[in-house]
Amino acid sequence: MFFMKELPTRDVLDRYSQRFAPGQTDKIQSAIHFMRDASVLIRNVETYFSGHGFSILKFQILIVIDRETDRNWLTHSEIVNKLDVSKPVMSRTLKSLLDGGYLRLCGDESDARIKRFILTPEGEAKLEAMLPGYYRLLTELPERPKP
Amino acid sequence: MFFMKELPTRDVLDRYSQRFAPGQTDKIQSAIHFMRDASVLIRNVETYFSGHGFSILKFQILIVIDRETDRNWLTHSEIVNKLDVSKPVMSRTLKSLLDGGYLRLCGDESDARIKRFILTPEGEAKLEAMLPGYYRLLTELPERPKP
DNA sequence: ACCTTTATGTTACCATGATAACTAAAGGGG
DNA sequence: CCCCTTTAGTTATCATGGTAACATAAAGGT
Repeated sequence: MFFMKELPTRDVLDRYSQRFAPGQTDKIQSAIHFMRDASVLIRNVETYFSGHGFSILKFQILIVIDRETDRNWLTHSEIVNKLDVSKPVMSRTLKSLLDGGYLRLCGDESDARIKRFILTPEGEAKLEAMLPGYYRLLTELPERPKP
Repeated sequence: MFFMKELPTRDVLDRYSQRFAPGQTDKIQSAIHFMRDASVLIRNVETYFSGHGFSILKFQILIVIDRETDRNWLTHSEIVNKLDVSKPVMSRTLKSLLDGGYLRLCGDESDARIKRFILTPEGEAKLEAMLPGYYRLLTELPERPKP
């Protein structure tokens, strides 16, 4: 959780807004609700994947490899760039997915530094198992039009 | 970060949606954008407080105590209930705020288990220092109407 | 060829979140 | 009064995020 459960009441919010963002109480309230809604959604998604013994990041790693159309692998740094997680966290998480049998490695002949990660059949099966529930979670969300 | 930087392209999304949420590609896309936007906002807020040597949670603890109107303290479990963080995390974070001089303790005469946490002048000053930038971050957000 | 720079990952360490199991105090029958 | 349950908070352990500093391989200018 990154945002509070009990939001400030309107009058408390007014008191702070007067001092720091005069006349913008509505905007502040909308931002605060946005963060709270996102917080709740993230927790739901985390709980869902945790029920599969996975984290959000692990799921995302499998899916970004799966959604490649022209090849069946991605390198460490390609995944880092797509997911915007730090390199050390990616190393650790990839290692855990290798150990779990969801990914396998394939070296690059022309560059000894590069590690290509490929979904194993177990990895594909895990994705298949998690995707329906994930999409159900997302479709159950209220619509949220972009401004 | 909890959500990917590089979102799926429309055709990739269509491919998955066909299988798991037929005819709801728009809904899925809107949910995915919501998560990504929230992810970016959280990171901005985290970075902002981190520049003050604080975490989001530490800020929230100070502010929920400050916004009490009828008294100047909250107990451990009251803060837990308002912020929805686990008790051990709250213990650790409160200890760190005590050590930093932002909070002080006041026991309850009638119940030896209860710990009341009160803002010190340093805690109040810290809040005053962080609030304007925090409100600026929130007002800079695009409007996000609730459905 | 050689030396510097850049790119790819890893190691070491720390911050912040969670759960399970615990201690200690209060409350509430009998 | 004593025992049992409930409430308040802590300890121990783990999962998952980050940054800094490093090793190693490739690339590129001279």
